[in-house]
Amino acid sequence: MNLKQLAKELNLSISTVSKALRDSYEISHATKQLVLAKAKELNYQANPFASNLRKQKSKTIALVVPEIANNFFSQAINGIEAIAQDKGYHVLIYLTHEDAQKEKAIVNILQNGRVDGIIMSLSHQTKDISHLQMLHNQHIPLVFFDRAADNIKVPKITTNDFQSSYDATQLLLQKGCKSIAFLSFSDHISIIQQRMQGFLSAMQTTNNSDYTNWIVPCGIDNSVNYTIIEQLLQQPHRPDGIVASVERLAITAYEVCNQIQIQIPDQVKIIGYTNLQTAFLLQPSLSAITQPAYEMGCEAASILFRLIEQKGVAFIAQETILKSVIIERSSTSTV
Amino acid sequence: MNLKQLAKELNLSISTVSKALRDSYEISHATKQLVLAKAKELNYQANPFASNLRKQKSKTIALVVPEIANNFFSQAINGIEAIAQDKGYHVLIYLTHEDAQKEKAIVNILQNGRVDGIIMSLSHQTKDISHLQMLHNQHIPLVFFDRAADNIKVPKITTNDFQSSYDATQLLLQKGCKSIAFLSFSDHISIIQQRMQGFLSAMQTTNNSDYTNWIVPCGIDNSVNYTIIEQLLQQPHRPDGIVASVERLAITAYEVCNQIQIQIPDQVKIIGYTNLQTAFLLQPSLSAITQPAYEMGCEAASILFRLIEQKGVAFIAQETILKSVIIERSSTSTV
DNA sequence: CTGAAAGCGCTTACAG
DNA sequence: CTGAAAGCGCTTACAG
Repeated sequence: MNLKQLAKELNLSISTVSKALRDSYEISHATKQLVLAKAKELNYQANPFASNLRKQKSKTIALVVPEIANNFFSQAINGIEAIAQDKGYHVLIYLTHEDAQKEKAIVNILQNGRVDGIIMSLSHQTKDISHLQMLHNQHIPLVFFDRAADNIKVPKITTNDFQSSYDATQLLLQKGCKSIAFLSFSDHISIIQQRMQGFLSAMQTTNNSDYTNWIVPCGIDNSVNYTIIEQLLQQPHRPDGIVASVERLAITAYEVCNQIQIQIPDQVKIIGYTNLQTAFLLQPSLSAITQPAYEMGCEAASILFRLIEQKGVAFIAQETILKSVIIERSSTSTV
Repeated sequence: MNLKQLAKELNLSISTVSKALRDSYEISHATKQLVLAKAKELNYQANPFASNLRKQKSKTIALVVPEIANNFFSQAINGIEAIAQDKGYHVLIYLTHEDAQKEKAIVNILQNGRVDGIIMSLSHQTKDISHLQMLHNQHIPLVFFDRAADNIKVPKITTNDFQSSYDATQLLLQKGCKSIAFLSFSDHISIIQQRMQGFLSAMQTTNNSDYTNWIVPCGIDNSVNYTIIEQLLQQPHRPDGIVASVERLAITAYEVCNQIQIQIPDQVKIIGYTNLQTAFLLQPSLSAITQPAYEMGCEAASILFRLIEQKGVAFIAQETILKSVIIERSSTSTV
């Protein structure tokens, strides 16, 4: 069922029918009624590719994220989809699987006009951002959330990473920790850098040689991380506090403690960035720095749609910073 | 940059360039080389809407799922996206948020040829499947995973739900449970029915009046579920075993036990369907029936692509049944 | 208020 | 092996 057939059924021209369906001021009310009724009766729906081609707009956005089997990202996607559905946009999803090459390939494919805009969170290993620069040069609206690229002037939705990490570290210090390890994820992701700076800054407030800070570089390979954390905790002067910069590292730290029989929080206190809904049910319950993932997704989508539709663009901040929430639980309690 | 411009640069006709880019046998090797080189140099990419319109194919599929902030679904989506990326397909994602009306609206929108095929898992409340029947009538390839509709002849990817529930219930019986509650989710989802049947069938093997079985209807509202489970466990003759038919109910059961101080597994043993990666870190560690979500996603996508491309369609089973794995942990251990 | 016509950017059957 | 032309199904500037 296409416009031509529908027009024939109605004994009207294609142009009149098309205009009636789009509620054009050029068409009489009576004709509109007739056309709408017939379209409904025959279940007519415009071919999206023909419309897109003609209008050079697709009402489609792309979402490019490192992974999906991850509470933070799946909650953020939930927010993005909610706004998109509300605004009548379609969402294409692409996973980079934390691979910079895949990310590049995906972004290159998105340069052909398939989408009106893109929401991204970078792969942990993305250094070269020429593919993103090219998007920007082609005036394809782009919004980052969480893992954003520096050196590119597009809106970014992040959280108060320096402050939340600072506060989390202060919490450990207050609870009596003197030797605290920051489990870093990927040190060229800007949000991880900020978390690290927050940690270091809090440690500096102690200004005392009794205190030790550790920066422990971890990655995406869980078994490698396991070994790193195991070695860390088997040292004679092991840390008595841990700040996990991402969820998977908090979980791996729990695993290690379980395995080598180190008691949390007695022997080591742990706090971590996490969006786990079961953090309070862990053994022991996990003190969490929780990002407002859903809200970040909503915000990213709202800003992208404003960019696409050029509405209120003047009022879009370069950076939107939402606040994480710190929830203190047993993993940081005093004995 | 479009074909016309590219052709002009090359002093060739649009048709020759188009055919060269598509590696047509009609074009000489030398010309192909020339065209490819120029296309690369000028970063030419075909307009997807023009191609789609002309070819009446979009290399795009839709994924319609109840929610995404859920381990089972996000793992399944991961599998689907992996296969899609490998085959060069694009994936549109739509969330029904467990709302049958939204599901209907989404599916209606997908009837206009936007996608070559659809992978779905039904909302918990979908009863009327006329919208799905219509897809089928329009010959839009459709594949279900997990929550499938009966009465519609399309491929389904599910797990051995009767058997896994039967086995889980037998495990509780072996561990000494005599009064077992099956926390049901939505009793008109066929996979939940099968899990319930598996439970009942296992209970019947006891064939003894000392044994009690409970079918406890729950829903998607966590706070309602909480109250239901709380009341269940506050009864004088409360159950000593629980089979949770979905992850969220296992978690809510843990919450209730935590709150009203019922000891797991001493006072009540719990086993549940879950894809939680932290099940082994819960207090106590949770005995799990785990579905191979990623593999289900891969399988669903593979079958859909065969349907779309009409390759090996004759060998596609109506139902593909993968096996869940039962992992026994502390929540079902004997005292 | 209605309709004929051009054109979005491709692909492909056909002619040469 | 190359190119002219039709057409996928829309939208819209323009004529009447």
